[in-house]
Amino acid sequence: MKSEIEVFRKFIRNKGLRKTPEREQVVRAVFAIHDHFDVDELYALLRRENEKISKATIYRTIPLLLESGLIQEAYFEDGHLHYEHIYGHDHHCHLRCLDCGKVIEFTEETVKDVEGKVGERYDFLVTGHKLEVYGHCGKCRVHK
Amino acid sequence: MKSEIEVFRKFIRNKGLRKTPEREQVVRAVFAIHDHFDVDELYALLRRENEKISKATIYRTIPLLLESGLIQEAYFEDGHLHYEHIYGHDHHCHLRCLDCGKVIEFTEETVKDVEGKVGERYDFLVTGHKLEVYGHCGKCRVHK
DNA sequence: CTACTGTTGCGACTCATTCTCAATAAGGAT
DNA sequence: ATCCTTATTGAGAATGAGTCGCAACAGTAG
Repeated sequence: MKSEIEVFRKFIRNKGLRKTPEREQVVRAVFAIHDHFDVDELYALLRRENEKISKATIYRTIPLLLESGLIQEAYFEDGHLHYEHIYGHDHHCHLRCLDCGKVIEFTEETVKDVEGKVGERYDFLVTGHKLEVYGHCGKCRVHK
Repeated sequence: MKSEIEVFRKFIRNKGLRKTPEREQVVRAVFAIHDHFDVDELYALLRRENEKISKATIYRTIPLLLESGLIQEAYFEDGHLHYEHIYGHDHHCHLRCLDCGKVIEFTEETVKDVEGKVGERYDFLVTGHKLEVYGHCGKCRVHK
């Protein structure tokens, strides 16, 4: 399997865009975070490493990462979007506690079937889905 | 079944909040729109009816509607959240075209089963879910 | 190496949402 | 019905995420 940076380079080339160190640093940072992330976290990580990449460039790189299939939007919280890398990972869904905000990842095959059924029913070429299940975790139920 | 305004009044009373005409106008407006909506649309609708309710009040009412279970977040698009009323409606999921942005609602029972399974597996009291399936609709595939 | 043009960084800008605060008005107590 | 306390409202200022314009810079094709 190709590394994420190879996938990215191929994507960039196919789109006729330019390979730049800034973009590649962003890709590296994204895959260095093994969790959900937002733009500020990427920026902080890069600054910690003394990479001087502007936030604008990060914002400009995000759509490329989305389009190349390396990352996807995970959820909207605290007034901004959070992402996660998906390349090289099994697809997973999120289980969120409405009280403490904890997010658990889980995998569930049956959702794949839904994709197929729905795509056929409405003549869609389905490329993915996002399932978020929410409720109250055990800990938070006890504290009431 | 209780009307949405009754549900809202009960919620307000239980929370020790005050029943105000502004809040009730917002509830009315929300249920007058039979589709997804955002804050601007609510505001425009109320203005058209010559209700002079400030946007701040609408923003302050949204969390109450969410907490009372009358509405839920539907999706994030164009830089802001969109909502939909859910009280009195069967639960449904969204199928979105990544090209033209069209959103189709569909119902799918099997997702309910996922809720149960996952809730048990992680000791969650599951209260709901949000499933968005995306891809490319027939029309947009032709136009390429 | 050169020329062309895409990309970057910076700061200014936009726009959604929240906050501040004075004026208003629920709602319980009298 | 009136008073009093305090939640709520409206208006505009403030915040903060994300975008844009532009001049300097740097890939890449030839």
